[in-house]
Amino acid sequence: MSSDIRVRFCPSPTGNPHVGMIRTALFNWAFARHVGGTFVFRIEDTDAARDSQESYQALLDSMRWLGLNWDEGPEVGGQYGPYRQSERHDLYTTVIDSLADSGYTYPCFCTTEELDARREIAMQEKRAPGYDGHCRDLSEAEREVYRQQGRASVIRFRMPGHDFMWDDLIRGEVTFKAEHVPDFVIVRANGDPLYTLVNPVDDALMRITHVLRGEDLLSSTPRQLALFEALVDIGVAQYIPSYGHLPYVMGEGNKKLSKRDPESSLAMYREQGYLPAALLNYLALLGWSMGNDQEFFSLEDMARAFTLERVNPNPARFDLKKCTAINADWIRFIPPAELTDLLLPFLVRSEVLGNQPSPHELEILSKIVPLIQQRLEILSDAPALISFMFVDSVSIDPTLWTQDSAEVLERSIAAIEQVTPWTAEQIQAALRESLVTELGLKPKVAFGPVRTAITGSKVSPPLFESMEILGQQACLGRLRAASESLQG
RNA sequence: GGCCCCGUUGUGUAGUGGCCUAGCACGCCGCCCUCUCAAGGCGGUAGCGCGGGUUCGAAUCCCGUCGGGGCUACCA
Repeated sequence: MSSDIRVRFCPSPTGNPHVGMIRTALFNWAFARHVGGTFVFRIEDTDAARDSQESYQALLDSMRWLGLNWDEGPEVGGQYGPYRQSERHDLYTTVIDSLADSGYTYPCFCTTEELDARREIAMQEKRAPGYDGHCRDLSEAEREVYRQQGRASVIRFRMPGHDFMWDDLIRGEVTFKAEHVPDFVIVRANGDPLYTLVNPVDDALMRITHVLRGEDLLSSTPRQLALFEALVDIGVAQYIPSYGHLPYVMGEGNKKLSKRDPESSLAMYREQGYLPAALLNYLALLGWSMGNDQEFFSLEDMARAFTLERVNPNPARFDLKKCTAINADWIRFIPPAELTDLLLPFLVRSEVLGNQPSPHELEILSKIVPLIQQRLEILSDAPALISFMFVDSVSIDPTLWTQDSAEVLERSIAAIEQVTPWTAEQIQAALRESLVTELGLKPKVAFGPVRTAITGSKVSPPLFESMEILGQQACLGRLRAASESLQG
């Protein structure tokens, strides 16, 4: 399936990528893939004061990690490039000039202070607080006077005076009255174009057909529609795209998830060991559903099923618990061998394994992973769970010992010395015989001290399987060491 | 203040006039299973913001109201 539909994801590289932004990228991606359209990735770096190269790199890196591949954009190219706005200045200059030539813009000499003062008065008098059109109809002579005064000027767009209505892809008809959308600035006093200009201009130039973005941009849509009318008139745009506004992703309380919120940081999820598939799966559920009660699905499944009709307009709260639950589902779902590979960096980072694990260590790892697969919620849970497999001896908190421990340990040593072959079944049988049958302890009580001696913890992967992997001598060593420490 | 958006259990959702004594998932609680912890199985908890209409019939349509949020920049 292929179509002429073109969508774009156009973040500005400020700070760290956050999940709300990724949700927007995901929906655009899924929409494009579903209809066989083109997914354009554009960088809106028009604000030199806030944009950074690190953030730009993080953006690309994140998109790749998540598997949200783009058809046109940075490092990929495409016929409408360049795809970083900082490299498109000449294009904007041309458009700005021709907009001015056609009377769509005018210079505004008002200072920030003047603007603020007039806005305040307007608010007090309960009038609309937006720009009052002070410089809108200045004569050339009047402008010259301002220039003589050494006043700098911004360029404002002259709104056409009619109401704006569009059929929002997600919310249906939305209308703004003309008087509520004042003339707006499109070029700074220093000559830099603003988002209000470059976003529609690039959408026009890149032939974008569908704009899917956050609800925070909803109120800027009438301005962009107005600009688009002008762009069509001067031949820069060929058509006006459809707009759809995605619901907010909310954080704690009733505010939208902000960059300051730790839960919003994509990097955090990666570091903690959330799988891209799981994170995307969860994010997809924030405002969209398959409609058939299926909540566990892959990116490909989503692309196949994604339609705008199923996007919910109301804000969704980010629920870390559910996100984590889905991650746990994904960890259980992937093949153990794949999980082993994913776990490796986490084990190295926590120094459970060295930078170059030995073949023996890797073999142990591949055996223990199936035992912990259903016990992990996030990948970073693994080191604490299996570090006991990779040490010579475990250190034990003395408070973990119980009244029965000394006797249990002594009997365990005797029982285990006899075990052949060294398999989980035989180990269990021997210990059960000695501790449960002969000593009359409840299994839970009987095996506790053994678990503590072997793993150094009261919670561990299945004990007998772990002992099998660890080996008979190692187990005996640990049991004896624990037993001795209890004598002393 | 003005404008705009949104409103189903704690959270995310299904629901587009009768199939809804409102389904699913996460969470929470209990039970079962069990060598710990998980996983799994079973059961439970809790919701259509409110008020009017329209209709034989409303979570679903209309009006009002209340509540929440966003925007109101020479940020995006």
